[in-house]
Amino acid sequence: MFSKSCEYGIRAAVYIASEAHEGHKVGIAEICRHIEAPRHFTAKILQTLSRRNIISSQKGINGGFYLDDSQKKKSIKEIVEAIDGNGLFTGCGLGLKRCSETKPCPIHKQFKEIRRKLTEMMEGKDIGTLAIQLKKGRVVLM
Amino acid sequence: MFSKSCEYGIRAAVYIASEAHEGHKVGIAEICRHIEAPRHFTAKILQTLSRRNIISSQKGINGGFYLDDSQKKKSIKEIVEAIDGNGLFTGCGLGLKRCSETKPCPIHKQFKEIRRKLTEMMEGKDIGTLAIQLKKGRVVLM
DNA sequence: TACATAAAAGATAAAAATGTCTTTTTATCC
DNA sequence: GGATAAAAAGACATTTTTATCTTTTATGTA
Repeated sequence: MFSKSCEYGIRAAVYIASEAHEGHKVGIAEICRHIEAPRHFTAKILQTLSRRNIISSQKGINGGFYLDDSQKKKSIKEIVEAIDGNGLFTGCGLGLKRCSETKPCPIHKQFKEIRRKLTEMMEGKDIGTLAIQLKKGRVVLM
Repeated sequence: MFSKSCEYGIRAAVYIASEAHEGHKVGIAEICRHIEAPRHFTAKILQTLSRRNIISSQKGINGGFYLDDSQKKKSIKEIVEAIDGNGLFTGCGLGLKRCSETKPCPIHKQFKEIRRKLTEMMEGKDIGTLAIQLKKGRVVLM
């Protein structure tokens, strides 16, 4: 369903939100240890999320990644869109260029409904809430 | 959502079912013209579907692809499984190796629900019915 | 200022997905 | 049996995704 990049991106963002804040940042090595993701590849993904203002980063001593309060309110849909674009939420299920309401593909209607639910689910999950569940031990990242 | 292989596979199967039967088979060139798909790549996909008994093929003069009655009853879920396996219907949404009910990933519950609906939708769509809708002009493949 | 640290950026590389071309096999017709 | 047509199979090429390694830039601290 999601690309590896999105999987790592979401897992990393939730881990960072659960462990870091303005005054205490976490480094890429620690992040990748806790989410079982490849270090350099994940670093690139976090660069993207940082550029898109979904997470924050700081270079130098005591630097690392963290999320501020407004970033913790962002949904995982925003992560997916930042990394892979909105194709998952908009394109035709069978890849037709000219699929539309009047000339629909064979799975148009039902696929649209599923996509709506997927979008809803992704929009309803904000990073901060997932991070809290992680700290409580209700969910895991590996 | 689906791979290109699955998109082409589903489109091709529906087209074949709509135009061919035991006594009148359609060739790969005609198929690809009508679904706007790359010829040789699609040919490979159809080989797979044929081996998996989802479509039928015949070599030689007047040969080509077709579906028998039992094959027309197969669902598009079977096409996806034949081509890409069942990862889309079973794996963890965030790619965790050890995601489970007791140790779930942060989107486990909702993702499971979406996957259930997707599975249901795919199981409910049989190739023959979609082919009929195509013949009636209610749906398109390009 | 010099040094240490950590992310950012750039260069490569490996693997997988997608796409194309050629040859082989098989079935049918004459 | 020979010619022909069409899928099957194999080889190769391209693109995208995933992954790794190295160099650069920014930042805090002594």
